[in-house]
Amino acid sequence: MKYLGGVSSTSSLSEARDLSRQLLRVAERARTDFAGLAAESGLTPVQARAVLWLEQPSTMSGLAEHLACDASNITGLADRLTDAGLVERVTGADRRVKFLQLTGRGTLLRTGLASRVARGSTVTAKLNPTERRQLATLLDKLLA
Amino acid sequence: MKYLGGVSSTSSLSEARDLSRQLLRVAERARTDFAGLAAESGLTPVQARAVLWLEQPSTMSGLAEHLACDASNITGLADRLTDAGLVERVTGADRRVKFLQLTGRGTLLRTGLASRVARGSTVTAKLNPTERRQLATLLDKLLA
DNA sequence: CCTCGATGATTGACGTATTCAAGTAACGAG
DNA sequence: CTCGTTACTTGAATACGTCAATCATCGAGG
Repeated sequence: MKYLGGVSSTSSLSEARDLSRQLLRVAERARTDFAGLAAESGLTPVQARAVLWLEQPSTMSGLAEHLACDASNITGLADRLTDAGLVERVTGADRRVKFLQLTGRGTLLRTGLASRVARGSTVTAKLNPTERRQLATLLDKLLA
Repeated sequence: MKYLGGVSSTSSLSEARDLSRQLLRVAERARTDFAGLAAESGLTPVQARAVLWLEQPSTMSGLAEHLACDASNITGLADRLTDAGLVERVTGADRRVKFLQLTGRGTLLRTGLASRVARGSTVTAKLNPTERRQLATLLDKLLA
């Protein structure tokens, strides 16, 4: 027995480091899984995020904010989604703003994608209900 | 009182969906935080991951595997890191393989970056030790 | 009205990441 | 020594990402 209490106390720093790494690994895993799901729909991850976000029509700047990127990105992104027949630009009352709106195909694709994301690939499978609740609570605190 | 038991049972599906979303949000947050830390060192996220990985010298294909990308990426990545004076290519006994090795500057930069990552930006701050242990356990299961 | 600043989207220049296919160099077994 | 394999490089194509500049429109103050 070698000072177990001491060990647990001095290891708090490395525990913190490990936790960060773990979280980054999980994030990387989530990213990869998501990219895979997106690819099944023929989308890049960013395109998939855009489509998921467009449950309700959104202005281009609104989408830019959601994606946390420069507004000038959205032009090209919207172009590509439009070319793919998934969204269309709809001019609003203020003729400066353009709403992006899913087409019929876009809506179908979004539904399928959303349900596959909900199924959660890796995640939900590996935890039992109690653990899932615990995780939800902890993630909530992280996002607070 | 309207069948509370029923509610909790039927909500398991939407709970799963919410958990997936939450995890994606946390992943997104982790990604953003990491990108910020990388940028403080003048690196892109991928470059930062590479530098962190190079605590020990690694072959280019080894790095490709770690980054889960095509080997042809690494050439350009290594070029840019070399231009930045952070790594150098070292030819091994087998003259086909090239090891990437941090320079002095690279090592310094890696140390700083690693400690900032360890500090965990958002993460560690918001949880108490008990919660951190819980989270570590759950993340372990996710990664299993 | 009418001008003028602010706002929303677009464009163009540029850099990074990514993949795939093709090429080059070196190794090693037969 | 030859030939298949391995490790890296190259080149073409696409997506993202930023920033700066442009264009059209709106709305408010003369």
